[in-house]
Amino acid sequence: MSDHSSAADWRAAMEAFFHAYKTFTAKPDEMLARRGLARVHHRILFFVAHYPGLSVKDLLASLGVTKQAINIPLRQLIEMGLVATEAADHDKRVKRLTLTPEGKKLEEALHREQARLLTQAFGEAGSSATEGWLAVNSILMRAGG
Amino acid sequence: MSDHSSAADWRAAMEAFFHAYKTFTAKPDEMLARRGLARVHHRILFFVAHYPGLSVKDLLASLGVTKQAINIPLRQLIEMGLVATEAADHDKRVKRLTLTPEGKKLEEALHREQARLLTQAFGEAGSSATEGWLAVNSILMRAGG
DNA sequence: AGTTTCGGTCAAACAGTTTGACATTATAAG
DNA sequence: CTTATAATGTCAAACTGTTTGACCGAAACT
Repeated sequence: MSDHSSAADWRAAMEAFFHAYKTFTAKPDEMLARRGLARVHHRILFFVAHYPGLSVKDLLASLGVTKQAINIPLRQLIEMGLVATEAADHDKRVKRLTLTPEGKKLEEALHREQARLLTQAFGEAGSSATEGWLAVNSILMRAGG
Repeated sequence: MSDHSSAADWRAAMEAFFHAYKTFTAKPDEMLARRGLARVHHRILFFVAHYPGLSVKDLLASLGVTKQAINIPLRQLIEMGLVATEAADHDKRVKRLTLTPEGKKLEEALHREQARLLTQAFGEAGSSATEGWLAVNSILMRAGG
C-alpha cells in the first residue's frame, strides 16, 4: 500500500485477500466433492503430507479444532486406505499418522491444482511480488496468534 | 518462491496462506461474537461499506451465497439499526443497502482491527513486499473464477 | 496405587448453509 | 390489459461442520 492509501484501497486489499483465499480453495473442494470428501479431509491430508508421522494431538493443534471435529473424517481416510497409523516407538499411546501411497496420490493431485494456481499468479506478478506475497503471509501467520 | 523451490517450500507457502487468513479473520470474529453476531454479518457490513447502495442481489453475488443464507443476518442488521434500505429510483423492486452511522461505526471498528494487522505486517515486510502481496492477491482473486 | 496423557466414542446442541416451494411487488413484453 | 419475468422475502426440511460435555481404555508418569 503506497503512502497515499485511502480507505477504498484498504477495502480493495481486503476484498482481494478474501476472494484470493476463496479461489485458492475452490478447485480442491470441487475435486474432493467428487469423491464424497470435504475440506476437512483436505486439511488432514495436507498436514499429514507436510508433517509425516505427526500425532493426532499435533494434527488437532495444527488445524485448530477439537478431536471430535476430525474423528469421523480421519476414520474415513483410514478406512479408505489413504492414511495409515502406527504406534510411536517412544510412547505407544500416540499414533503417528502417515499417508499411504494412495493417499499421497490424492494429496498431490490436490496440491498440484493449488500449486498450478499459485504458479500462474506468481508468473503474472513476477518474482519480486512473489517473494513479497510469501513474506507478508508468513508474518501475518504469526501475528495476533 | 525462488528458482530452487521444493515441495516443502510450496507446502510452507500454502500453510502460511491458510494461517494468515485465519489470523486475519480471528480478531473481528471475536469482536462480533461479543455482540452476538457472526462472520456473515461482518461480510454483509463489509460489502455494504465498500459498495454503498448495492442491491440485495449484488450482495448475494458478492458473497457467493443464496438469499436464504443472508435472510436472517441481514434482517437482524436492519432491525439493529446498522443497515438501512431504500427503494431504488429506477426500479422500486430493488433495495439499495447502506450503513447507518451506527453501522458505519461498527464496520469501521472491525475494519480498523484488520487494517492494524495488515499495517503491522506491511511494516515488517517492507513496501516492496507489500506491493507484491497486493498484486498476487489481486491476480489470484481473478484466477480460476 | 493414583494420576495424567493420548486417543476414541457417543450424544446433544448449535451455526451456517443448501434446495425447494411459495408469496409479494414491480417491471417488461405481448 | 394480460401475462411473463425479476427482485425480494419467507417457511420448512435437510445436511455439514462444528462445539461442549461426558465417559472409556491403554499407556505413561509419579
